[in-house]
Amino acid sequence: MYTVPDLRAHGGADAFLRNCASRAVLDLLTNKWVCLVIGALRPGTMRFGELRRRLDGITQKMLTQTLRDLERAGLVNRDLYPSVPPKVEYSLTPLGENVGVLMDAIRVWAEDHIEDIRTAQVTYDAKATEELQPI
Amino acid sequence: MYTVPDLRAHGGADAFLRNCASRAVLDLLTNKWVCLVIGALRPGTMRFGELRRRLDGITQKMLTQTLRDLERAGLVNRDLYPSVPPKVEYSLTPLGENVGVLMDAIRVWAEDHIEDIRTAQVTYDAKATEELQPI
DNA sequence: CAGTATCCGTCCGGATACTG
DNA sequence: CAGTATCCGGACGGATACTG
Repeated sequence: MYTVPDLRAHGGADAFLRNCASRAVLDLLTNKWVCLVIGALRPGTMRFGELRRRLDGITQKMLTQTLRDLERAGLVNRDLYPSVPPKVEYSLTPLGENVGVLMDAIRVWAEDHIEDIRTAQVTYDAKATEELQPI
Repeated sequence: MYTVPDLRAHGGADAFLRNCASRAVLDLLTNKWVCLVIGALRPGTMRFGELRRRLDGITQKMLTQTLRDLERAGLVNRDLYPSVPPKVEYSLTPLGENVGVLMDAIRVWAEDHIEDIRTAQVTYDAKATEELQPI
């Protein structure tokens, strides 16, 4: 029989519960663009245009939205230099650097296990197909 | 000036590129339910119904879909016991246990930093409001 | 018990146009 | 340069009904 592990080990928060605030934090973090933006900012400060070019495939809207969410959550700093043309620099806060270690680990894991995943998927799809046509 | 770090350090994969296969893997992993399902399975094998009850708020459809995706990617085992009523047990594969360490870290981080995030968000929202009404 | 099938509203995310 | 505003299709995800 399954028993729930000790949830109070770190403050009583439990992301498995739908109304726990940690579920919302998890929602924020488990996002492709969030992972990549934070990963891009780990080496250092970047401007908006630099981020847009680095995050291949992201639209202006999604980059703006992601950066706002991260700024609001206190993971990213936004520094505006009111020059003409305007210059905006983004960087990680200490909290952002903290979670950045985890975001990087996820991204690197994905990069390192492409073949494992692809092989498994091909095998799975082949089995599904052969079940439909047993010769 | 920003320079791209050495991408070839682990096989040439780069999730920042839109067509890199690792981007698809990242897409699979950066998902709330994926994180929670893998986290729930780390302590050991669980049945479908047990998972549904543990992952508060998940629907049958999303649980099935998530489990299929993970099974197809080779992260989860599905063991069917053709009894009546049927019994299906889910567990992590070695690959699943491997990424499970990272998924758990993300979830625990979320649980541990609720207050930091909430404080930052309240502060951000307060500033946005005062800018609209400078008295 | 562990699904599959279907319907349907929401909102994610892309494309485009415009601005300080 | 770094946004904002708007439109829109399609996927995501929930609710419900049915099944081996």
